[in-house]
Amino acid sequence: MPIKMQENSEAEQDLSFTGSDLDDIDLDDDISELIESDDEDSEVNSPDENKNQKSSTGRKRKDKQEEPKVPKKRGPKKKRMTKARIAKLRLRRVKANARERNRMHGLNDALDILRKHVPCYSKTQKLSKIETLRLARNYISALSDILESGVKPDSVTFAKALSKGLSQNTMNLVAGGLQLNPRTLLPESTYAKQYQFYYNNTFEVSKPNQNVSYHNVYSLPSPQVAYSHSPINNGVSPVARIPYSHSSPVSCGLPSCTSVSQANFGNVRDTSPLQAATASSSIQCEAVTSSNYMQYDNNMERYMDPRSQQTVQFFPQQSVPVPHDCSPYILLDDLADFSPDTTIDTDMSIISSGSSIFDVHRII
DNA sequence: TAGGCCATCTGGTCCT
DNA sequence: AGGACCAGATGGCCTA
Repeated sequence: MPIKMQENSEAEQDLSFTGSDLDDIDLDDDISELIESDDEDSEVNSPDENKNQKSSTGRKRKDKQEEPKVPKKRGPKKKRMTKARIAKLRLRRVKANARERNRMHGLNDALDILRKHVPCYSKTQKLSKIETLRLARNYISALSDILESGVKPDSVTFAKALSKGLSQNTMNLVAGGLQLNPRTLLPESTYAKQYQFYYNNTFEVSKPNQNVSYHNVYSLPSPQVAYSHSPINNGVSPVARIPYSHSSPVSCGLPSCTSVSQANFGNVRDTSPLQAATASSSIQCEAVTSSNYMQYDNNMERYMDPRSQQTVQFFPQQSVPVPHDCSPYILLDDLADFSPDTTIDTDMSIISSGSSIFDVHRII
């Protein structure tokens, strides 16, 4: 950690001080002036006393004379401030400053370590001290809750727990660390209805071909298919917005889907594979973080479960069980053009490949 | 430009 | 006496 030193002359003295030679110590100007007129052993006012005298006037002395007699002060008698003593005190002060610096550096080092142990650690954007402590407090509290309840919260709930009392900037960092949109951490009333609906109850897929009729591909049991521009790609590409539930994130309104049969993958589907999985209890009840995603292999009809590190094969004629972790899944036949690192971020029900919205043209 | 954050200095207090 | 700790003051840097 780079140590920024104060650029005044005193700091330079502190740095250059070796502790062995008193003669090298530059005394403060006002003290020096006082000492100049005195001999080595002559009495000199202490800085504090000097301060008082500077602000004192003859009137004050007169007041002092009028004051009733004050009993003698207890404690050790004040020592005379000789040049040697001032130098000694100055040396002590310089050493104390150095210790204080080291102490603060140690404290900062400990804070740096703490920063690495709380979520949303970033080398580029360092959390402030106070925000680090607050986030650590929230993190401990959130983990304690998980231990007590034995239930992993969904990512938004988790992020909200982490963000209690944090500044907006830190909340954004927390959201980014969990790959959430910062808007999800705002009070519901503060973000647009469309976003609220989007984040809680819809998933979106890009629609590269304007002629695609998504009605034929994704139709809901009680279909209400809306098309809009995605908030995440700034409306550049058209997006099919498929609301599947109006319920809260925790309880999905659609019937729980534990399997998706081949019948669902026909040209006309009641539910898309992804949607079916999304509509299951899975995504809404699952604690999902950025690391909790499914990696799809575009060469085979299978996916890799990142938790169990097991590859799951699809069999087209069979029902496809929902994975144990209830992550969403999709027929890989539909994803042939995906890059291997394609992920499904279940936090937001957003399907993404790299930085772009999920491409579904093989579905058509 | 105001406000937040930070490093540093400083004097006071407590403890060994 | 000296070290650890603390809080106030101060000035620099950065950002909205």
